[in-house]
Amino acid sequence: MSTSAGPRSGTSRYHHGNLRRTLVNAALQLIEQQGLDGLTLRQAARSVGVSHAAVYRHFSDKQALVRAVAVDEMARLRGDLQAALAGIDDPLEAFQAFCVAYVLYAVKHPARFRVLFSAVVAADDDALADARDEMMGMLIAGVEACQRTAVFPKGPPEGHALVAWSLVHGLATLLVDGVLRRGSNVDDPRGAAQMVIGTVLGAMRHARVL
Amino acid sequence: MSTSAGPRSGTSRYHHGNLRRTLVNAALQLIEQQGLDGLTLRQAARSVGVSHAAVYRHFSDKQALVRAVAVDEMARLRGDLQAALAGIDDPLEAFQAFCVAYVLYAVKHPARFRVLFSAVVAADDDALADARDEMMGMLIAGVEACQRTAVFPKGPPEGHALVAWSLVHGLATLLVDGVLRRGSNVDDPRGAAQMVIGTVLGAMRHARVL
DNA sequence: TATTTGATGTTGACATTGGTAACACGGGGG
DNA sequence: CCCCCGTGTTACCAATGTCAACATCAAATA
Repeated sequence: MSTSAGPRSGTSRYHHGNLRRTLVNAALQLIEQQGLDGLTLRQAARSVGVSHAAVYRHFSDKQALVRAVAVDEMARLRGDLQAALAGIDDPLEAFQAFCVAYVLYAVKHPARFRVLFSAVVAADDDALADARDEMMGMLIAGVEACQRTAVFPKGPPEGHALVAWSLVHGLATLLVDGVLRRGSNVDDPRGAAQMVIGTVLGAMRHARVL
Repeated sequence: MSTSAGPRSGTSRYHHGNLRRTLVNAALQLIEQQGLDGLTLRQAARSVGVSHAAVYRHFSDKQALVRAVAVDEMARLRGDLQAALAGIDDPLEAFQAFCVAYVLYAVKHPARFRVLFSAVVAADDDALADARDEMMGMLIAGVEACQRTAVFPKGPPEGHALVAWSLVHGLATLLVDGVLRRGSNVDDPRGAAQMVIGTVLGAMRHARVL
């Protein structure tokens, strides 16, 4: 898993082949093991058998490495979310499954989830901003589908999408950061997610107008 | 503001008097200026005119310092939230004001808000856990008030409280972490908060049953 | 009053980190 | 064939968290 597909993964070659990709993977693994703050450029370099300064041939900064990890990871989250929609016809059910998947992803991969929204990453990275906008787009599409079948009140879909995102992102964050202590929320995140999302979605379906 | 109430704030005394308190304040200020990751034990010590190792007479760790800051700050947030409720009689309006105040606090003091829920702080700090439980208590009380006046569906108030907390915490986090780019959400956080909370609260009021 | 003692602060050291500069390798285009 | 430049290496720097040994002071005690 260390040297995956370099040109000739034989004994020590001076030039690594695809250090960048390898470093991103290694960094992700280290972040999962030790948390984002525990990540060290030097350790990442060491773990792929390379000098620490080599990192700077591919990333201008430690931040740049983390951002690359985040971009990668965002794609994986998107995959999870899209997979959650597969085979569900009813728009409302699909929307709910989407939301639950978001929370479950966060709970299953806390460190990865943190990377996605870390302050280190908040800066103006276009690729990341695009990836986020794309997620917002998925949400909006889901809302529009629900509006088309008239279970959702009319109005700008962006608003409802923001509501949904806030809700699931908040629950995910609270769970991941260990804020919730009492009750079985932490023991059964899927149940908590279904309850929270179901409450709001149910309320909105029965609402007369915005 | 530096030496606030020490015994005789005259010229350099060997013993500071109340270094702990002073350090916590200084750390908070540094965090606000440079972010949580930018905080440095040595800089904090320097900024209060004390040797770097002196910190360890009052805090076992850098984490311990940050946790102390978080405990302090949590009290301030609670103050803000309680102030938001002052003079509002209608339970639903009060609840909404409470929620909006939560989001506005986060937007006004992003660094402080981050400290409260930072991973560094997530560990098992009893004081912090108690403070958080107390906030959950405020939410539950608000929900119960709304249920008493029959605008909220019946059921365990903890569930509705979790919904509300997730919603506002999520919106606050998305805003603070700069995830929202498009639209005027970021320009007008109060409006966004009112819209998001109003949507959910309105929907729940019109909902027939849970 | 003189002395001891424990809390608090200081200096100095160490390993580790992010980052830079100067040098080394080595494959692909003249 | 040789040079070039992308990539990797070693050497170095300032800064940081943390620890150990020492210094200072205030208050209890004899």
